[in-house]
Amino acid sequence: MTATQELTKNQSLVFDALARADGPLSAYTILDQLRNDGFRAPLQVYRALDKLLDYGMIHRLESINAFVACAHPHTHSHGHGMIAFAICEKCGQVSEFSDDIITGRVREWTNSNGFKQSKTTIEIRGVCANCGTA
Amino acid sequence: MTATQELTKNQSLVFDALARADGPLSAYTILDQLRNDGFRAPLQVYRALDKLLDYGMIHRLESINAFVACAHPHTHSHGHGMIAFAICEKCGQVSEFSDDIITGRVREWTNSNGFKQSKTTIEIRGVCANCGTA
DNA sequence: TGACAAATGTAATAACATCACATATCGAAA
DNA sequence: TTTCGATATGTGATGTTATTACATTTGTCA
Repeated sequence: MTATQELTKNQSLVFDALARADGPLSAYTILDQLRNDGFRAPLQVYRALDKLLDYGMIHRLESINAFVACAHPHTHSHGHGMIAFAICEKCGQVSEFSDDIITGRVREWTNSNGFKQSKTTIEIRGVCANCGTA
Repeated sequence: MTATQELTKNQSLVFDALARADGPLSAYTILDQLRNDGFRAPLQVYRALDKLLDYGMIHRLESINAFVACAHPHTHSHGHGMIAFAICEKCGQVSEFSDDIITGRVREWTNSNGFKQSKTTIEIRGVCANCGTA
């Protein structure tokens, strides 16, 4: 994995499905979308998702059991900045941002408590600006 | 709901199970523990969990589909400070903390983006001090 | 070419959560 | 005190999400 990742057929299909979508998709929704491409079983989706997560090309939203294509593919390929997600419960849109101060505060806590963090989830549930005014 | 919440029988049973436990429990683990108390179906557990979440007496850990009794029952009954959880993937122990700066940064983002947040999840996965040195 | 690693196909099963409907319990208003 | 509504409960079926197990194929490279 260097600049762009060479993807296998299944990985490409799954990634494209997520990239096409205007919001997060569940694994089973992806499966249904890919039936015509030969997908028959959940594992085909989950295996591709695992790799895409490894490569940092997609994110998993823990609070809604769904997956999104990464919004800023270049930006945070470099660093260990944590990514926060704001998830609209009306329209499903997800906004992605990262904040060095939050990242720093979390790291301060983990350092002073001897906790080795591997992955950190920050998910804000609520209603986005569009849906709030409507 | 004032100082302490008056709980129904099922709610008490579920809460006690979580309070007894030394770590997070899944809904189905709770169900199994309460078979002798007359529990027969998942819904009995989920309904109690929903109420206890309402009352702020327990938390749901989204990243592991499990529930814990609130560690600081008095502390954050007051405010809207977000709570972060550090979850050890070796021993399952969960540490709970809140940080005003993180809370503030999140609120800054939501305010400047017109996002009305309802619930925010911060979960740090990793290895705790005890398990890391062992 | 032979051999190993990675990817794939498929069925079955496990784990997590909700729906639909019937019944019971309790408090407040008529 | 009766009646009504809100809340809680019991139970079976079903829906949704994720993994296990095992067989097969494909790609890489010595």
